[in-house]
Formats: sequence, structure tokens, C-alpha cells
Amino acid sequence: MHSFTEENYLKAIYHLSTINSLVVSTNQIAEITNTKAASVTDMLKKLADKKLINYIKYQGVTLTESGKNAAINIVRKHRLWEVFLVEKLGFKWDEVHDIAEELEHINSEMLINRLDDFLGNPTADPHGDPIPDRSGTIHQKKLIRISDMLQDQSGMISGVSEHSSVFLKLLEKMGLTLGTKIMISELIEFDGSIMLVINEKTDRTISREVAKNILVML
Amino acid sequence: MHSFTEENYLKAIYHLSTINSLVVSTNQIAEITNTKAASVTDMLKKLADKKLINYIKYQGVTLTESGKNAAINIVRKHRLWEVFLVEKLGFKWDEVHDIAEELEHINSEMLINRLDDFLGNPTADPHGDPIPDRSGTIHQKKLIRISDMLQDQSGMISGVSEHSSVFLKLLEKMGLTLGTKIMISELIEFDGSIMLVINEKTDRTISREVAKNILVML
DNA sequence: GATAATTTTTAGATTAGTCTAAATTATTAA
DNA sequence: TTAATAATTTAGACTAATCTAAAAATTATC
Repeated sequence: MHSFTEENYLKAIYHLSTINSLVVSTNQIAEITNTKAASVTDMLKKLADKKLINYIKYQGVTLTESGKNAAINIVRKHRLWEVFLVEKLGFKWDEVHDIAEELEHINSEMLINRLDDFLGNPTADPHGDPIPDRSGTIHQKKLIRISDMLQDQSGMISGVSEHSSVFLKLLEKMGLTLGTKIMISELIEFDGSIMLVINEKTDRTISREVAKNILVML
Repeated sequence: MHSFTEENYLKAIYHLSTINSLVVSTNQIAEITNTKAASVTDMLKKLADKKLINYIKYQGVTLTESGKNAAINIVRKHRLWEVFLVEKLGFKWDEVHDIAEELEHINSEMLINRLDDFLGNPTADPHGDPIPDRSGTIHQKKLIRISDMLQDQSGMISGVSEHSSVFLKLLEKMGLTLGTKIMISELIEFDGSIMLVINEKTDRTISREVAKNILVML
């Protein structure tokens, strides 16, 4: 098995590689792992020795097949535990991240597969992110940002691209939680804010910044 | 918070202090933590600095009030997770120890109290060991070993003092699980083995070694 | 109560993960 | 296309937890 720390680096590299380019830089990793670039370099050598990443000095890293599998497995565990915390223990969607960060490192395939069954094999976590199945396959639905929608388009809120508690609490307060139906009633030219109708009833205006972080299934 | 390792030492000291004397020796700790005495000495200094133990060189250690609270909290978490694994995920009583060893270090009071409620505030784990309540109080029932019972005495199996998978599987096979009623039908002088009647029906003979590790409520 | 055996501690090293500061390589911009 | 800037790596050091071997203290034994 990989150490707690190695797992966190793999996860970080994986997440970064899904955002922009597949190739991830030392500084990017340092930033999201809250470490310094020098520490990252040390760890990259170690992960490369274990054939979990492809690493060329000064050129950035990509995950190998085996590194990617390890990373996806951690993501699977993280998201299943989040579902458990929300569905079974009654946590709110903005409260589960830190606890799941710890739980994701518990090592037992049997445990995680039984948890998966216990939860009814969910396909998405409380933030709408897809849960990899036990073979590592991720069934990602096509989602677009509200900020990319056109006038009169409608859809259902199915994910978020910002997971901070502040943001999630705000969505809650505005009634913009997962499963909510929305329709774009107007695009405000002045500041890019967007007016929408929630569940065919309520009117609401959201800032462009908020709109960019809400993902909708058309 | 205390480190993973510190927690394991506290737990070890706690368990040892409940077996024989309250005062625990360096070598005893080394044995159950799978480390060497020299390593234990180092850690004892650290725990003493943090006022978690009372430590005098060469004289052994006892837990302070704060050390004991920390230890009991870990025991609480361990046992609640064991109940979860057995009751909710369908693990057998001989399969849960190692996973609970990992889960017991997850740090969140809210998590553990919600888990407690989710499980219906159980008072004993799958091996019959008492679960400390959220204030740290342990309601230990009076149990005696089968090996200490007299001819014709009867009672209900309510705990075990040996937690190895081999032993637990054996009990399972012999029908001597928690909740089973037994009656001592004969004490064999020759080898100390014991004949008993299970649930007023089945006859069975168990060795003294097995009898010493089964706990009964009269 | 002196000596032998056992237990415990100290000394000095090792490994994983981290850091700062300096050196090196890559990128940007004039 | 060279100089400045930014990113990355190396060098050397630190902390937590561990180890072996040797020294010191305690306990047991005669």
C-alpha cells in the first residue's frame, strides 16, 4: 500500500490533471497540498521510483496507469464516505469534506465495496461528482455551467465546481441545491449577472461568479 | 489532537492498566505495540511532557485523568465502528478488528456522536465489550469466566476475553456466540475440560483454555 | 547483602516527510 | 537572442518515530 502522504499527492495530481492539461507542474501540486515546491520535488522522485507517475525533471508529471488507478480509488472512497455522511448520518453537504479526507485513507477493499452496497451503489456524491465504480470506471454526465447557458434555456442543477462551505451554504440559502430545476430568464449585460426562475416558480438573480460554479444538466 | 502513534500508545497503556495493575511497564507496552523497549521509553517521555501519563524512570507509568479520557475516547470509537461494521455492513465478529483499528483514529466528535445515534446508542460491541458513552462512562456488566463456574450453574454468554479470529471462528462453529444460554453439566477433573448444555438442548464439551476466555452473565 | 539476571534507559543512527536558501533550468520580453 | 523573471531542483537541516548496542538501574537469587 501507499502511505497517507503518497495517496494525497496522487489525489492532488489526479485532480489537477482533470482541470487543465494532463501534465501537472510542481508548483500546482505544492499549492493544493499546502507544501513547498522543494517538498513536492522530493515526493515526485519517490512516486516516479514506484512507477506511479511519469516524471521528467523540470517538465512536470503525468500519472501512470497504476498511479491513476490508485488515485481513482481514493476518489471513490472519498465520495462514497461523503454519501454515507449525508445520507445516513444527516450531515449537510458543506460539512462532509474534511471528514471524508480522513476516511478516504482507510484501507480495505471489502469495507468500501460493502459500504457501496449499503448505500445502494450511488453514482454521484452529495455535490454531484460521479463516484467511480469498483472497476474504476467513471460515468461522467455532460454538464454545463449556468454562465454558459443561453436565454430561455432550462435544466437541472446537477453539480458544483466549487466545494467551499461558504459557497455551498450560499447555494442552500438561495434554494439552488442539487435536483433544482432552473430556467434562464435574462442575461444582464451590465455585470454578467443572470436572472433565473427556480422550479418554475421563484425568480432569482445570481452573480456571474456564482453562475460559473453551478453545473446543470440540460 | 494527538498523533496516530500517540493514540496507539495511550490505548495500549489503557488496556494494560485494566488487566492487572494500574501501573504499566515499558516492556509490556513494547510487546503489545510491536515496538522495542527503547522506542517506548522515547514515547513515554513525550506523553509525560504532554501530561497524558505519570511517568517515573524505571518505575512504570499510569494514565493521568486527561490521558485516560483520551484513551477511553479511542476505545469508544473503536467499538462503535465495530458495531457499524457488523450491524450495517454485514461483517462477521472476527473480521472487524483490523478495520476498526484504522477507523478509531478518525477525528470528529460530531461524526462519532452521530454514528452512535445512527446505531441506536449500543452499549456493547460485537464481542460484548462495553461501549463508553459520550461522557466517557463505561457501564461494565459483571461477567464471570465459564472456567470459574460451578456444576449446574447457568448463564448467558455475554463476552469474550480473547479476540483473535481463530478463537472467534471456533466459538461460532461450536454455537457459542453472544446471547447463547449455557448450563454447566459436568466439570471433568482429568483435564479441566467442561461439559455444558447449550440453549437447553445441545451437549458440548469445551477445553479449559476455551472456557477461560468465554464470559458469562449469571 | 553481594552478585547475577532482567528491565529500562541512553546514545547514536535511520527513514519519511517537511522546510529554507542557494543553484539550476525554463520562459518571457525587450 | 540575450537579459530578466519565474519555476524547479539540490543541498543541508529538522521533527517524529523507529531501531541496535551499550550503559544504568532494578529485581531476584543464593
